[in-house]
Amino acid sequence: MKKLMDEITEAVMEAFQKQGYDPKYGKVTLSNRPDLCEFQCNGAMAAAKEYKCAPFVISEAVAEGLKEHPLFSMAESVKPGFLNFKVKEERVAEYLEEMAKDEGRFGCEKTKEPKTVMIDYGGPNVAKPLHVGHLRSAIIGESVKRIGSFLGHRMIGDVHLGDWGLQMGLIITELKEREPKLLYFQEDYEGEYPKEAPFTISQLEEIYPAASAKSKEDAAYKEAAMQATFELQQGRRGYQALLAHILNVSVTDLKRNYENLNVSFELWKGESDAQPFIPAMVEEMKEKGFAYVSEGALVVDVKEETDTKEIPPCMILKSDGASLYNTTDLATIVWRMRDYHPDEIIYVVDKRQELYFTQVFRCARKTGLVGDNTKLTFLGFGTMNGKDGKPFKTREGGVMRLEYLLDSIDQEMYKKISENHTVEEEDGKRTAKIVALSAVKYGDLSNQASKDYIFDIDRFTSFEGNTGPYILYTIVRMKSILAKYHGKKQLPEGARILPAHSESEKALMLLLARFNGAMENAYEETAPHKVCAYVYDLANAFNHFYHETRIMAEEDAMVQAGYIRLLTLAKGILEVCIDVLGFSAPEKM
RNA sequence: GUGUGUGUAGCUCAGCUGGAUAGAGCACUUGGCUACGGACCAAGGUGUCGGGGGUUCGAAUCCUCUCACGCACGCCA
Repeated sequence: MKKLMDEITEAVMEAFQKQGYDPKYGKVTLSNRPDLCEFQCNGAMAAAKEYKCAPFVISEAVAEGLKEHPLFSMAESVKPGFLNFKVKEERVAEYLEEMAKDEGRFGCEKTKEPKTVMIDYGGPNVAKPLHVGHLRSAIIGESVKRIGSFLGHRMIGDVHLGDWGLQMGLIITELKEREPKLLYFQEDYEGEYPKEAPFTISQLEEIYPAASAKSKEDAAYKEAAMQATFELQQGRRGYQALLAHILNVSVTDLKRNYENLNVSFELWKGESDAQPFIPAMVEEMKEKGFAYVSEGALVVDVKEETDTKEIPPCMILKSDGASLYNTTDLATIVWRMRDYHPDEIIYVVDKRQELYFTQVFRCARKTGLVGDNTKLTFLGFGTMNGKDGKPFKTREGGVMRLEYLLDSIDQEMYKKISENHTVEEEDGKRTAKIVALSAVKYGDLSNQASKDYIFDIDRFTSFEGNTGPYILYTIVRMKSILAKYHGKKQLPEGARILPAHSESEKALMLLLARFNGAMENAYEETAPHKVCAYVYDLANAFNHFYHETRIMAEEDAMVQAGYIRLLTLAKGILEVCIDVLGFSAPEKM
């Protein structure tokens, strides 16, 4: 469906043209003076320059030309040269009725040019539990992915596991020290290895930090770990089998954790998947003359003339010949291009890695790993801070496990719910989980991704103000009314959304009409927080309308049916929005 | 040092492709419970938009200088 705003803009542009002015001045925006009008156009003031006349002359002429226009109930010219408009109630109602019929999409069309977009988010490490540092990437990435999918793009989420390097050697070494008799360590063994892993996830999570600590104090131990890493990478059978176990156990656990966050990935690829592509890639970079040796390391220059600062070269191999993060990331681009031909790859990463990624992106482009048709996007996010404004830590000062954080919020929410209601424990806990997730996600997404933000449990879990629970509460309330209505009667024949009966209803209707524009805008700017802002406005407008309109007590059956259709539409839109944000509403709360 | 980001109400944040009186929420004060879910709604006050200068009919928004804080700057990821 064409956006209502576009329809209005076109009408105004036409009016400019008819009066002999360039139509480009007819751009209409939302009014910032809702007391005066619903939409405004400031073009007359800009046009005054070009036509060397008073802006008021232009705005008067344009307003005059729109007086009889079927779209507007008001079109007037004010003071220096503002053009103020109100849209006819009938037109808005018609528009909404059309939206309502377009179930599930509500007038937001899928794009005519679907793109393949890979989105790299998550980035958890194998054998290590998720911690709060992983939260933002997961939440933001998931939402960006969902917004894109809703608009019809082919979005492919890749978790990009940290499953390569010394950490694996460390685990193997520690395991060997503890249980040297395991089959995996017998070099001459040629038979099958057991299907069961010789450890559980909790053992794994204990083994890794223990090994890491030892290696820092014990040089021989570290040497052994490096040797194990090397042998693993050379393909030693027993170690490969162990790696498979480590991956398997970890990924199973990670999946469970991400599921709790309502986050899922299309691909569970890791750094190790990129390794096979490294040798040929490096060779080609050398052959084509891009890579050269500097200070012992193999690098590719990525400076550009327009740079205002020094951009260090992108390092491909360390001076000892080993690969590093850059190498892996570049090689990852190789298989992504080969297997998926994405139009864009979005990296949802801590913003502190920005310089690093500009190096990688430039290098990938310069060496021809990606063509001009593929966009590489860095979506950097800020730090999640505690109430003191410093990075979020446990009381002891350590990194908090994500699971513990979420648990504590679930509990907090359960407490609040059971204080307000008498609920069955199981029911209440399930609801608490749903509401708690909305609190965490909305709390995060309602801030601009690139900024640091303060994670304040009390604020996020509040049912008042701009919070997830408030949004859910509004939806649950809608559900409750609809259930009540449909429990008693059916919509009469010919029921449709009627022209607004009140100011608050009109405001709600105009907001609903903005849905397609809000969604497209959020995608274009990769800005989930714009969806949040829209959702919040909508919830407020609804509550306002709800408060002064007796829906169930309405005597005119058609008017009542119109309200019900309006409510159904509002609920539908809110649900789509929160789905795209990555959470959902319960039936009751 | 270079680059970059941030600085808006007591607190947490929008607004930043220039427009009319700078907006929300929390907190605070007051009012509305014979409740379509009051976990709500309504009303009220709060600002040197870090500071100076400039461009413009018009600046929180653009330019410039400056202050404060954060972050990043080849062999970590």
